[in-house]
Amino acid sequence: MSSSIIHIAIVEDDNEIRQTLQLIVDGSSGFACKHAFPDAESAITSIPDLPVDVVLMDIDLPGKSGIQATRELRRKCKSVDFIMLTVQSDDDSIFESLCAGASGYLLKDTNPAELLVHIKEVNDGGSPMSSQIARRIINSFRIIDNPLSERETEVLKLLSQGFNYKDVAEEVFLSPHTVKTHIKNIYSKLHVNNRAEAIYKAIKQKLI
Amino acid sequence: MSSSIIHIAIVEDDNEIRQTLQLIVDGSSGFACKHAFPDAESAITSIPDLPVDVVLMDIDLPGKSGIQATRELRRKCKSVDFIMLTVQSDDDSIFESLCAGASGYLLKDTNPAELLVHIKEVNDGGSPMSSQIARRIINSFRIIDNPLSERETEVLKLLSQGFNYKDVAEEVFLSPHTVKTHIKNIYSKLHVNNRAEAIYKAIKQKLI
DNA sequence: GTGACAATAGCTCCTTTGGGGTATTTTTTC
DNA sequence: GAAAAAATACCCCAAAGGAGCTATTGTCAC
Repeated sequence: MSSSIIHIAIVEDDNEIRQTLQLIVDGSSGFACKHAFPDAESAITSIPDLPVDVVLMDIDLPGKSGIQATRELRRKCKSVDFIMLTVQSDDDSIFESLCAGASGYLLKDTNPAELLVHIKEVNDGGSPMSSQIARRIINSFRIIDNPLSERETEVLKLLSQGFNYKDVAEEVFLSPHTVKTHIKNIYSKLHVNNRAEAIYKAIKQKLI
Repeated sequence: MSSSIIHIAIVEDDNEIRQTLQLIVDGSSGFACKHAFPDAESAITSIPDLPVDVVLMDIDLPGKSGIQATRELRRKCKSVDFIMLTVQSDDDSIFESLCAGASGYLLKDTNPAELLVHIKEVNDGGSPMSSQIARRIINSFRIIDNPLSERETEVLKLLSQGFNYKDVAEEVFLSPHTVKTHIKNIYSKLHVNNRAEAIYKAIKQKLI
């Protein structure tokens, strides 16, 4: 949809919240909300055929979760944006939602005026979230602590590109023996005993 | 610092912007800004000894970058929050800043009133960012597309834990030959030719 | 019902890897 | 200025890995 009115759909099991939300959104100028669903299943079957720009999705639904619904709907509706609107703010819910394709993540205590602003932001290509939610996401980027030396990190990065001893040695102008020593030290520092696990751990800890 | 006044430091090479920012922040009730630096080096030496709660950091500084300065200062000042305040909004700058330890990422066109709100948010444990910046971060969580079958994914996950052919075979009740075939197919699908690169690519593409 | 893909299993041959050592030099840190 | 950490280099050897093959079975879509 590219008209000036933003078309919203709501998926929320609590009747009162759903109806209140719909009234608020549909009653605001520039917004329309003609469709609201009490469960994931009905939303998944109906939304693909509706002219919807933004879906407000509750996570905790009876039966299929709002996260799963988002995952499935995104496959079919490439141009629809999803805002999770929920009471759950645990890390797992947040990251699963984002991986499922949600564009925004707001808590249910967001006030109506802000909610409308956020819907507009999503429609304009933004990703609104409360700054508390944002902090959790940002923290996931932080490096916990890096036991590797610069040289070791350099070697490990090359290994992750598929280089073998000899290739790495040539790349960094070292003897292959030295490269081997570095790798042994890397394994020892990361408490692993092969390349695969070293790379896995290094990435998970954001060392490379 | 835990007093009711939030103490700010500014690192910004443009004299006019730096002075204007300092005037705005220091002139607002609840905020104090007695320290402003034109480069990374002077900030790095001074800030650890100052009573600072939040640092506004420009990225593009002469000499050492604001990202590097953030990295170094965070090691010394565990309780200080950093907000990147910059014109650069490319993905690399954003992710490097977050990895370096920034808590917020705002563009320089943010208006003064909003800036103060955001400083407050950071100080309260939030992570303010424009919804455009947030979208980029969120997009980094998306799964692009998964060429691997379920079995292959399962095998690759085990490899990433450091399992060898035999271990994997025992774990999933298969012949080691079959495991080897799966691995070869994985390599072929991911266009790699060894374990290290396969795991690297798989993680980067969020396949495992 | 044919073609594509996934899952299974096997073979050979050669290269690479990782574990066990030892040892010197440079750089950093206290 | 001593101690610690990092970077450098080398040895042996058994185990693991990867390339290149073939082949059967089952499932799913068109």
